[in-house]
Amino acid sequence: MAASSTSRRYDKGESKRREILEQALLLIADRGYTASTLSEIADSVGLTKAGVLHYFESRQSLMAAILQERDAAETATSISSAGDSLDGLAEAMSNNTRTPGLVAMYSRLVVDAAEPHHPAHDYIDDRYRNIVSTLSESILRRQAGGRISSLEDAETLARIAVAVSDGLQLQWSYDSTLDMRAVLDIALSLFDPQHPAPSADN
Amino acid sequence: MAASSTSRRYDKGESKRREILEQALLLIADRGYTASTLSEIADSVGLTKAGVLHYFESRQSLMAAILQERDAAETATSISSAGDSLDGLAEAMSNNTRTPGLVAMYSRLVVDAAEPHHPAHDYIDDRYRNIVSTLSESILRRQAGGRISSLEDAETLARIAVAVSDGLQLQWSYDSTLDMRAVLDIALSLFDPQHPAPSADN
DNA sequence: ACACAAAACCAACCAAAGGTAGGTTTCTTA
DNA sequence: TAAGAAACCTACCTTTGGTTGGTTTTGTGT
Repeated sequence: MAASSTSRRYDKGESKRREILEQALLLIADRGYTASTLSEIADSVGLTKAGVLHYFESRQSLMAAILQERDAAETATSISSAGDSLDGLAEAMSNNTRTPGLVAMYSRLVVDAAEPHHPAHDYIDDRYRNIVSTLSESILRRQAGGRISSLEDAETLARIAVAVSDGLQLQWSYDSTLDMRAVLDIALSLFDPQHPAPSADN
Repeated sequence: MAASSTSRRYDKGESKRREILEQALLLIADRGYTASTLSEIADSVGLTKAGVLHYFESRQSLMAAILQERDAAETATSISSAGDSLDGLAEAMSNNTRTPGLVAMYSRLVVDAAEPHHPAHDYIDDRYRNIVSTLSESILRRQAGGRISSLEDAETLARIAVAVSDGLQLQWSYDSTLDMRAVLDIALSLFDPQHPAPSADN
């Protein structure tokens, strides 16, 4: 019986694909998004451009795949699955601080993929929908428990939370001094007074 | 006596420069940021690439100049100068809804110019600083008047307001259904209960 | 063991786009 | 009206993403 993941792919290819994802992220984190050219990424894994494009339809697809991979890893490794999603958002913010390259890539991808024909458009669109709906549930739950005021629409609050999160990352890319986590915590506490106050470390 | 604006530029050039700025914005609004190539922009004003590059050092500089122009026009045409800057932020949001192309360009520029060597880096950096400081003053004033709680740092609140503003624009670019102005109003009312509730039209 | 299919991978090439070099035309003003 | 500067163009260069067609490698059924 074959290992057979997606059925049509050799083991070697599978691991190479992962290697590309991994190295590309390192490169981007190191040299930045625009500076990380296809050839460079290819070199870093001992392939040519064409070789990389055998695994990913386009550079943009590769970028999207990196994000997907990370999203998957994140949901799997507890974080947003373990605790409450609202807390998960703050937690993710802390992690982002440690991976500037990924944050830059994320921002970049969100902006690029806004154009409907972009290969990652649907993915980002879904991503937003998922995050907002997950966060909404979380907020709704707290509203039911009286922890959050029911005056405002849960989805609206969810969108605000996401917006603060994204917006802070933009500001942070101009001023790495900014403590995104702390500011986000304060923002969240605006509609959830019981939200854990910004802790020193973490 | 010569008209003499920046001294070394003919009248024809001056008006051509303005024409480029104007047409480029229209093109971007129409075809999107990436699709608006230098040659296309040049064509739209009856010039060649090189002709356009005579006025702007690079494509990115041109984009930055468009934003600058708009910023200048906005501050001049009252809006943020007339009323309170916090109200101005919400007001600007309403305007943005009517110029999707510009919003896309702004997001794009913010992300691109995050890299320190980008020609527009300093401009965007200053822009952020100005907005945050202006907003801070406004908030501080309201805190002094007891309208806003003094529990939180004014600058932090200002950063949150900006983040919500930027973040909503990103979400809006994936769902033009989203009423950015309304959501922003709600967000602002979270720390300023007296903030004008979202009005129907506007 | 062998053949065959599919995946893995590459060299060469292409096109788009930004940008440069150097020169020609047009405008202003002394 | 001459000279200098701005306005503007043609031709060219470079980088980069992406395609094409083919070769090598890997796995599998007989």
